Amino acid sequence: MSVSPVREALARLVATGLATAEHNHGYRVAPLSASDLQDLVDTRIREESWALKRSIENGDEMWEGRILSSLHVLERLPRENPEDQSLYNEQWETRHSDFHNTLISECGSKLTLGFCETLRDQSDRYRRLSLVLEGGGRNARNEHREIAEATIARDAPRAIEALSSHYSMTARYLLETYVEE
Amino acid sequence: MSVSPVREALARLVATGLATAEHNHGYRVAPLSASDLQDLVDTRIREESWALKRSIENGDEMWEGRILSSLHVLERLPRENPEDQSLYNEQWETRHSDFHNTLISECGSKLTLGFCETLRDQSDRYRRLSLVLEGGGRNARNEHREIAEATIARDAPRAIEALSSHYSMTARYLLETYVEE
DNA sequence: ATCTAAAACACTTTCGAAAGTTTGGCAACC
DNA sequence: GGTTGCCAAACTTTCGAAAGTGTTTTAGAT
Repeated sequence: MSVSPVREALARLVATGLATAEHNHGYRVAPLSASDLQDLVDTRIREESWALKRSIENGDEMWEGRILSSLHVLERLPRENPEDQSLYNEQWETRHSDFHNTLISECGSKLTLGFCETLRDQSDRYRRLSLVLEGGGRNARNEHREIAEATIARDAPRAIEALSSHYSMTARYLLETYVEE
Repeated sequence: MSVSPVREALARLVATGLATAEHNHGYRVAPLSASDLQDLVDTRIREESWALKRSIENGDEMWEGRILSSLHVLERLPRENPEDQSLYNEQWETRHSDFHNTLISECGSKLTLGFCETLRDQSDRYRRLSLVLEGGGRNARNEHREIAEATIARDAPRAIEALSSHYSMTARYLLETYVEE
């Protein structure tokens, strides 16, 4: 494989914030920091809370169905890789992303959805780099169910609270393990 | 000039939403639409309102100084290109962008600032494509001054209202002329 | 005449090498 | 001994051409 397609790929990583580029100095992995993670979580909560609220206002029954469907598939997948328990299950990761995207998909703003996708990609890097499969005795499954139920019940405040604490807890756990290293 | 650097540049345009790419179908200018413009303005008002509020809470005297400085330079530049009155004055465009960026620069979220920059770049395309230098008898100069004064007076609601209506009016005017064509 | 299949065309992408840039080390000089 | 300037190595970027892909045209068959 030649430099051109690699370069092309790197340019896309830069676009999503996973890499950085400096002219005549090539590409680098984007640096990680506790403050960046905090910014990431805060911004993500703000964006997705708005988008979830709007989706609850706009979404129809088809949307509710898609949420239940996403949740169902997610709950039946193991979080760990069946072949190696210390690795991630890429299927679960994909479905997890799908679930969170479905929740906010009816917000009516393509731009906001794009921002949320970027934020999700960047957040996932922190989550995956820490190699934490299950943090602090939490039950991610219950959290996802609570978010979905509150959303379908059209209880925006409860749904937003559930979503926010879902992200906050993950972030707190990551920050704790990060500091310990 | 060869294809490689052109391709590189196009990749960056895609990243900021000014162009689109499809595999084996090359690059295209991103399409324009009234609904996209509406999304752009709504999202921009939401993002920048938050960022302005936070900047008003966090900003120090240095920041106030930078706002006044930006405004001063902007007010003394002609909006039209001195060499051809029907063209834009690139200096004014740069300073205009600076001014709006300075207002929100102390919001404390690098990610949000990045989003605002993207939104500004995309909005500018609509504004510039319409070739409208002064719309609907408005006085952009006064609007900028009002935003700056409310901001420095630390009157967040007034500043947000001024900023929002500044963007809304531009959008409304663009949408009107867009439909007429 | 209409539909199918092959070939020509225009375009996008990828390649390997050349050109350009920065970094580190060595030698000469202050 | 410390500093400056130059050279060499490693790297990044750019180039022109080759390879690959999608679309249109044309020839052949039904």
